[in-house]
Amino acid sequence: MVKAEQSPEQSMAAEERILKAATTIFREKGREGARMQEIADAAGINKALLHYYFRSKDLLFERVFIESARLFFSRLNEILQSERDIFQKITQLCDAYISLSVENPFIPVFIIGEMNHSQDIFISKMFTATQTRPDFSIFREQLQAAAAEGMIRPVAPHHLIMNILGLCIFPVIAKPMMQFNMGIGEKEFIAMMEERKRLVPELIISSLKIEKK
Amino acid sequence: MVKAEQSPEQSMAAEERILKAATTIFREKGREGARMQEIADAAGINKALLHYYFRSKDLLFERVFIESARLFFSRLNEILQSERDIFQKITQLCDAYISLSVENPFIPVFIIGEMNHSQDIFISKMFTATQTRPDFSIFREQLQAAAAEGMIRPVAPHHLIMNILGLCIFPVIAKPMMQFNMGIGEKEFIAMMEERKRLVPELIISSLKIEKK
DNA sequence: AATTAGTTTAACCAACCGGTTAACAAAGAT
DNA sequence: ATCTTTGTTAACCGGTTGGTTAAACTAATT
Repeated sequence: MVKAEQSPEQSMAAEERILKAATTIFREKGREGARMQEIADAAGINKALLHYYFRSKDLLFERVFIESARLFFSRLNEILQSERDIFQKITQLCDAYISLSVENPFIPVFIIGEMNHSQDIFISKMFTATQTRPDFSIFREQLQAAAAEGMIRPVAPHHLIMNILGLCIFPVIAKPMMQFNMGIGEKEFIAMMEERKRLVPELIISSLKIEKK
Repeated sequence: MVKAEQSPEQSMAAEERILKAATTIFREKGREGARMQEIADAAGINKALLHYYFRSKDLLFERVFIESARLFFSRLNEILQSERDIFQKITQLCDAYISLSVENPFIPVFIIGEMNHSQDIFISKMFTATQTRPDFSIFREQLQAAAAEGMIRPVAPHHLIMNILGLCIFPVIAKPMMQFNMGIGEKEFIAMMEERKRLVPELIISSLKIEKK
């Protein structure tokens, strides 16, 4: 029987080292760019051990991708389904996704890049595997309720979500381009993203408020 | 002498067929994912001919990348440096980038993906080669002037540019994700992007206007 | 001490991939 | 007509890559 989960500490350490190395390298270089030998070297073990623990490159990649996707989407659902009102949720979403993207800049690039290179079947398989399919139902109801009460102007929820994600995540994705043609370094970029934690919710929320002329 | 540009029609056709095939495949699968044999097959020629016209995979890729980047950024400068006022420019930018991204959805993914997998040196080399480095100077002055006149509230130009690009381009980049978890097909997606041609400029411009309480 | 099951490695392999070679066809140039 | 240049191909090459194998090494179990 091959039950890696119940094995002694050392082997757990090996498996974890592999997974950690694979995560780093896959995120950096993508599925095609990553080499199994490179992962093995980074984990400090023999290449054959990769296949002992994770049968193939595809399976190892799948594992890494699923965990990345889970990390990235779990916060989304947590916030969307909390008890807060829409304005608080918007602020939290922006804060969470800017922090997440700045701290792990490779993740959004990785997820988006691989999704665009994969077949749709793979994508749906991924989402069901992660069990982190975003659920907007509560948020959507909140928006409709607020609009009905006249608190905000009516908006299409998917546009709102896309606006938030685009404003928070795009700068990180386009970072190399932005850094180059704005001529800014790492510190200035982080400072700018910190500013956006305030600017983006402000922009979104002000667009929801009913204009008083 | 090897001057492919001045060769007869048939060879031009071959060279163009290669370039067209390479463009399609590189954009779809990325630099690492693309295979020279696949490009040759798609162009309907022998693999050796690829190396005859474009010495190596790297050079072929560079060519494709530069032309993609040029296509993508040339519109940006055209609009930024025109004679229009800032509001017209913002509307034009949104319209242009949504159209461009919807018509060629692979291009933004391609450019951003490859930029994130490349070294900074490569990126600056690319930008100088394309001769399409975005120039915000005029736009920046216009913004300052408008703010000084009290027409708009003062804003940081780079935040504004990032907002516009993020709102227009992100949905296309995240399309497979969005399509899946919103459960929409191709036609609905295009319709949604068409809506955004109106929504995004509205959002941006309203955020610039000085609030009247 | 022998057995057993899990872990780790060196060596190996077939397929693949980017690139080369040499021969050949086509078309001007002389 | 033949010689040179350019376009095109089949076959090949060396290195790399994902993956395998069989044996060695551990560490509990008996």
